[in-house]
Amino acid sequence: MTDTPPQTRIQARNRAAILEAALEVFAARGFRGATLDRIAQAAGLSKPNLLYYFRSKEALHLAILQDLLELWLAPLRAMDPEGEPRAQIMGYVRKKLEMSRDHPRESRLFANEILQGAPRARPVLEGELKALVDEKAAVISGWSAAGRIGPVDPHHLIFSIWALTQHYADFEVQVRAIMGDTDPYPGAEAWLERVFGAILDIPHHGP
Amino acid sequence: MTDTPPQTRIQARNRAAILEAALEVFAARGFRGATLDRIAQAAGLSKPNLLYYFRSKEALHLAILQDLLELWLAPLRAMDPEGEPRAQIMGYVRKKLEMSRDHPRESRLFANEILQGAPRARPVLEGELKALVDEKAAVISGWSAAGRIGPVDPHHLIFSIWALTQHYADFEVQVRAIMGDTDPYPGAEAWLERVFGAILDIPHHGP
Amino acid sequence: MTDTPPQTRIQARNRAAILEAALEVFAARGFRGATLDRIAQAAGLSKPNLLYYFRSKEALHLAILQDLLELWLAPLRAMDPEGEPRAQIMGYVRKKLEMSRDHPRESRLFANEILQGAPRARPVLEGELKALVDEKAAVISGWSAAGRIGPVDPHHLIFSIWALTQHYADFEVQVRAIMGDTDPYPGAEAWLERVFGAILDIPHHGP
Amino acid sequence: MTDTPPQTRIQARNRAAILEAALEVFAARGFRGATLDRIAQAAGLSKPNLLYYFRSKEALHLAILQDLLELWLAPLRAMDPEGEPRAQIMGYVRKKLEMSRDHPRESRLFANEILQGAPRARPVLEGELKALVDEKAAVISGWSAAGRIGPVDPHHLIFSIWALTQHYADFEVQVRAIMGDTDPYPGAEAWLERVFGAILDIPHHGP
DNA sequence: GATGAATGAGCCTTCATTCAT
DNA sequence: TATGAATGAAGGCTCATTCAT
Repeated sequence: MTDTPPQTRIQARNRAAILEAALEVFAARGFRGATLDRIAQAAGLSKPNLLYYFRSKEALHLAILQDLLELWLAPLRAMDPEGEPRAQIMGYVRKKLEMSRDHPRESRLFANEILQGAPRARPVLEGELKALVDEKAAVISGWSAAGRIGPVDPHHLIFSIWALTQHYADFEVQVRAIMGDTDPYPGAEAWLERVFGAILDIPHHGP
Repeated sequence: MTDTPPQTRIQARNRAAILEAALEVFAARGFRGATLDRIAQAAGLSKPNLLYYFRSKEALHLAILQDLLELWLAPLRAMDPEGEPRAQIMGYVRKKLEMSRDHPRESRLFANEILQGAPRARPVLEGELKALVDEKAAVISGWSAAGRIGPVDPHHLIFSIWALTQHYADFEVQVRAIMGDTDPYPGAEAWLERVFGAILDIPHHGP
Repeated sequence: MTDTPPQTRIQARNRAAILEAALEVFAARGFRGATLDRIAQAAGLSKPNLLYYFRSKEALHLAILQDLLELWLAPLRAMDPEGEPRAQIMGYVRKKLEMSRDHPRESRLFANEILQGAPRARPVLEGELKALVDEKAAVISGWSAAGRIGPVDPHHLIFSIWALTQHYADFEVQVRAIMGDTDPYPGAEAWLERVFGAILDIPHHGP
Repeated sequence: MTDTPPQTRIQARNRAAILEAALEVFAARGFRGATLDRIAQAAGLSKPNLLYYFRSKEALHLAILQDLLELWLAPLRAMDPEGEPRAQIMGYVRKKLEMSRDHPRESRLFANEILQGAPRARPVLEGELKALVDEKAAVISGWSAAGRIGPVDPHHLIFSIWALTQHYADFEVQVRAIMGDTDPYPGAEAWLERVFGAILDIPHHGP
């Protein structure tokens, strides 16, 4: 995804260390709150050496964002128009929840970007993302029209999936503050199963 | 909410102007991304004068956060244990969605705070907020146990309400990128009605 | 000439101190070789305080350059089409030589700018300066055609005045290296009198 | 001129490429404005490889300067005390003007050095150059005293030759700004012929 | 109340130079 | 010879905060 592919061992190792460190720091503090000093230190490099690998703070952030967007869109891309509707949607929900659990920093970095008006990601949002969402929304509409799932607004359905799953990563501090030491994810998984089960249910009429 | 009550007309007006300006800037750029210069300019004051009203950037942010938390918790507080369960919950959902529409900056400021680990709000989260949520969760549990609403996990239900409603404010840029010029709120309201309707439904058994 | 006129006493004093210090440093070391640190120190201010008066190194350089260009063009502007040709031209030569003696730093700052391709002054050169030179060249041509001075190429005549007078400021180190402790200016004045006397002389034919 | 004579073909080629690139960059941007990066790139070498040929930026600049000074002094050295005075001087003028036309970068590099106080060239100026100038000035004085040319101040005469010829290289941007697309050199040559003709003329007394 | 002036600390970035290979 | 990797030092600039009035 990044344009300059690592070539030597050292390059590969350092680039990876930087990306990892930068993800950590950008996610926790936002673009402005992050300092190259802190990222360099976390990566075990000097600041100028970090800039030897990435031209600027901006470029580093962009590199992460691009990798991230690929990761982010993949599960929605994987939704199969030929598959069983309920399974496809529930699979997407489950995958997104897993990503919140396993990649919370990516989720928060993305949330930070959007929250601040998507100064860097906007083109992708209005381009690739919109196209992909429209495409999948059409698929869902088809399923709904065919009576294979209940009547849904496909766009809002997708927003709901995003909101409900990412919430556990983005608002983790709040979730933990309320749930104490309990791991929220098992409960969340069951709950979302229940929620989307209810949403997708085909309404039946009284006897 | 803030400790130093305004005294003169001018003071009141200036404090209000500062809070308004700061809300705008903090919400749009995060704590670190906001500068006192920009806030002062937006408020029509000089920087030192701004600091006459609020001792520090930190103090200003805190003042906003405190006002905000009151506003934020009010609708949940208003949920009446004696009321009709479905109406109470749906009312809360509706109120929260209104707040996203009418106070998106507050929502984003709050999201920023949580996203960055709630460095300033954590005490409130673990204190007042947790207590309030636990209290209301107990109420909801009671309703559920009494069969007046379907079986729900009350904590996750509350998280879901937050996630689904705040999403329209916090991820507004993304929502707009996908929905184009369409105002998302009318659709969102209908959709959430549908979603929480399905969730709260009391499952009925076949004939 | 500079856009933000000083208002208070302190501002006036500090702006003047900065311009003076910057002239010194820019002239001696060029734009890139000059550091804000050094200028600030020479002006008796802290670096951020210097930047309180001038937004950037660039802006400071520009302010000096603009003042300077006014100073630079004035003597040529003063050449009077109605005056006695020889007196007008010799007066210009004398004035320019005085300026080299009394404002060598300005001369060197200007030379630096031109030498590096006039990245900042080019518009003025191609605009005001060219217009002024063309205007005065026409006047000189008129004098020459009228037989009031010898035949001259007016543009090259003007270049020669610039070259011969500014040389004593711009190449001062070289002049001093060769002339030792002797002040070059008295000799220069006499010499230029002699040179331009010869140039402007109306050629006469043998008896 | 440089102390380490090239040995292999590759070495010779690389040294030449570096000197050529460095001349270009130093002349255009001054010592401080030039970067080894840019020079290395222009020479088609890596930066460390460049530093293999020249120990430091300083050393590289010095090497160029030394080569340059040789080139610079040669025409004056060539002025023949036994030759015909007028032809010798006019020849020198013509040669210097040719050098401005054919080696403007060398001229500008030298001008930069002098302008900044000759931090590196001063010894040469005060040593070789002064000696050479004094020697030739004596010759000219002799010619003048012998009535073979008009009365001249030999030092200022030499300064004038330098100033008038180098001006077309050093202030090229300004000359071009004023003369537009016209090539200034043909005119300059005729003009300088005229100027020095007038200067060297032996004054004659009225009938 | 209000503001012009000032600054210490910090940030991103550049650059000549060195090291290891 | 040549280069990828690394860095100390410095430079321009920003910003929250303080001081004096």
